[in-house]
Amino acid sequence: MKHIGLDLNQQVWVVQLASPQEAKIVLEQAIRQKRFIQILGENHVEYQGRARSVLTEGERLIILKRDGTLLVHKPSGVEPVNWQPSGATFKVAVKEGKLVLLVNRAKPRETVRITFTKILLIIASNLDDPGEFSMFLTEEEMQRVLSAHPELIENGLRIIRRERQVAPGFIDIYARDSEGRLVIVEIKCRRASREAVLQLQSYLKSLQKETDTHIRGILVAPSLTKGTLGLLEQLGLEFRKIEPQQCYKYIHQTATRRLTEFTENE
Amino acid sequence: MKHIGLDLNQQVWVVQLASPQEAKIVLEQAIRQKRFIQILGENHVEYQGRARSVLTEGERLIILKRDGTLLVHKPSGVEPVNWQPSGATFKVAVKEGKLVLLVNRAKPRETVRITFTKILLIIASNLDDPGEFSMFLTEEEMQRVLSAHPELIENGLRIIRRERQVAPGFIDIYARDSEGRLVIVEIKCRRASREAVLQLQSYLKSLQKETDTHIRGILVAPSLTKGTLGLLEQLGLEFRKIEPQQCYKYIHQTATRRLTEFTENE
DNA sequence: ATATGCATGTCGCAC
DNA sequence: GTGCGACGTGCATAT
Repeated sequence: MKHIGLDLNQQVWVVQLASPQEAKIVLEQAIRQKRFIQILGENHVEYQGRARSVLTEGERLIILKRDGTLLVHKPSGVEPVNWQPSGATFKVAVKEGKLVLLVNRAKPRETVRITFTKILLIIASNLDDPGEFSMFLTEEEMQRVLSAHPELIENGLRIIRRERQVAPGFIDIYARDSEGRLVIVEIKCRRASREAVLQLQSYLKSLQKETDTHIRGILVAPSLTKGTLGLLEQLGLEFRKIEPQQCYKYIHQTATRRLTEFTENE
Repeated sequence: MKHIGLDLNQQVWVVQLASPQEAKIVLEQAIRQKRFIQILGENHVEYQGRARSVLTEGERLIILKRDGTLLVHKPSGVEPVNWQPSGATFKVAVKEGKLVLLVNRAKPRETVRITFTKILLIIASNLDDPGEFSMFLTEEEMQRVLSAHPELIENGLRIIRRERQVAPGFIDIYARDSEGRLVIVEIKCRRASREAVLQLQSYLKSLQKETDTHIRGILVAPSLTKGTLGLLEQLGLEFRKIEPQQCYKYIHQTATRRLTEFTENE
């Protein structure tokens, strides 16, 4: 084992080419200390829980987070090949001369077992992340803007309420048009598909049954997939093209300074 | 810079406490060689593309994969706080004395910028992963089993075809019952919600319009969410409770030996 | 706790 | 390339 690279405050451990026994000791200590652990090595992975899977030998990066998150990352692909969401427990063992990592979760009952045939590198650090994350231009954001500025959808539209619950789910916007007719609006911040139409349709029907009057249904989206406009018309629904960009200028400008700088630079 | 821990074949580079300039050289080389790169450090992240986001200073793990995948992982949570799917391009720069990582994607046009205020550790390895991944007990698996053994759904059921396309999407199973009536089956391998019912309903209607005869609709699932059975009955559809476990014994037993061992051990 | 719908979803597959 | 649906989806939110 080459136990190398301890930094000034022992904040980062770097252990190279450990034997299974040595790795076990290091990992158990790191898990106890709730460190952020990375293991580079050759392994095979079995999973059983909501489904079952087998991954045969290969070199991957294993990540154990202090909240009980497991990630198994292949050399390519944005999604982990195996994982466990936060709250899992980690156990380390040496079986038949091999390092075995057992990850268990209670609800639903799930297990991931990782058996190492080679341990290239172990890193255990104390990551401190007080950073704050903010997102803009999501569907929620678009809803808020369009609720505040219904004229973007149609002149004379008056909001009755946002997010009204009906039997099959939620209506994004519930309003009355300039002629006093009820209007429900389904908002998508990206290209909308037939699925969105079915959603709007089922909301509309449910509400129609309740109120027993004609109701207009409007799908708001930047664009539609191929057959979707046809389906809309067939069902007597309407389409209003709105780009997320059109909403952007109405978003409350808190904490967006850096984002603006970023945009100017790129 | 402590350039340490090169293994025998220089398969793994470990660089600790690099200056921004040193880090730039190492990373550019590693990117050119399409290595699997991990960077531990303090940084802030801006994203602009389908949405926009800002993440203020904190310590995180950055992963650059050789297929152009970016991951930014906080010390907790299974999901990356920022990311880019495969196909992005990586650029490294030093701006105002800080290491800056620029990740660009063409379609949709997106950019992630990571600015490092501290670089704790850089690791660049040549992961070789020839492993094969197999999953069991998915919805597809369940479909295959139930197509091969329709008697699990109902006695006398004869499959006409699997995955028949109709206007709103795909029908999982299209069959005729013992009395010669048409039957369409929608299969869910988990608890089914109203959405599944709406799906089945829209398929059924579309097919009914086409054939102009009565058609039975059956929803197969291990269980239903609360109001779902009521909705089913209201629409004249049927429910058949089938557990994924019931299908398991019919799954073709290739490459499942290790999985079986695993199950026996846990 | 359960149900419901969004997501920078990602991914695979059919057309 | 686009459309469409599954996913061990994860996740927040509302009941």
